[in-house]
Amino acid sequence: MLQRDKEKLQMKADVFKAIGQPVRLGILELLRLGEMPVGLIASKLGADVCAVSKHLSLLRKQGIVADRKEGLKILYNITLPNSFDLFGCVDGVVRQRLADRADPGG
Amino acid sequence: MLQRDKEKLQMKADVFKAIGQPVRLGILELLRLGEMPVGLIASKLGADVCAVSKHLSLLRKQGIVADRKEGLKILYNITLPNSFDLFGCVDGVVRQRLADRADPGG
DNA sequence: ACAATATTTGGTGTTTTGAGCAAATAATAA
DNA sequence: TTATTATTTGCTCAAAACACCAAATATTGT
Repeated sequence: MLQRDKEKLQMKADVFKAIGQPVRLGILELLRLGEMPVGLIASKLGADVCAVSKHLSLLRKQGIVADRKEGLKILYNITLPNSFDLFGCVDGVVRQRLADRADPGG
Repeated sequence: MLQRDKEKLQMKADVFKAIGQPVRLGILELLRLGEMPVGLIASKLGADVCAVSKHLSLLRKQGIVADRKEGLKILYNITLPNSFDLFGCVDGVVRQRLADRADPGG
């Protein structure tokens, strides 16, 4: 495998990895409803503000969210294109798993 | 946030997390081409067979791949539905990031 | 049963991750 | 400037993830 391909693979994996953390996925699901500041996200998720802020900075670094200032607040918004496809697909996997768990015999 | 929602969030995050590791993402990209045994995957990726085997077992646990026996070999195949959407979306993010890197002025 | 091949599993050590607290930064109002 | 509100950053520590090597398991052929 070429070095260039490995780098690309790493970059793509980093995007999935960024999404693959419960707090961060929660953030993204909230942001799909509309832009909002850190404090609100934290209270809705029942999570620590500092933690949410750090997670947001990682998501921004991966190009998944962006922010804009408005007075004291910093409003975050999701930039990930086609997030409906992305999340819908994984929702499907989880639904299947839950169904299998309820009825293992198939 | 409800406990039930938290569990679902964790499950969904686990799926993304499973995909978000370079070796595992490499495995999935290969399996999109067709089913193949561990040894072949490992050699194509230039990775350790044991490592690939462990990664496959995690992917299977997450319901992302399945396997079937054929003689000495165990052929793996991807079960993730709409993987085209999923990977296409992240490809888009990475392409954007590479473009931004090449032309930061945008 | 024995050898050969394909794959999985166990143990170990290093690196990375994420939470929690305190301190720092930024913008607004008094 | 000082106080207040909103957010970010630095530090430390425990837990999780991964790679690596060796050993175990399973299947086929002799």
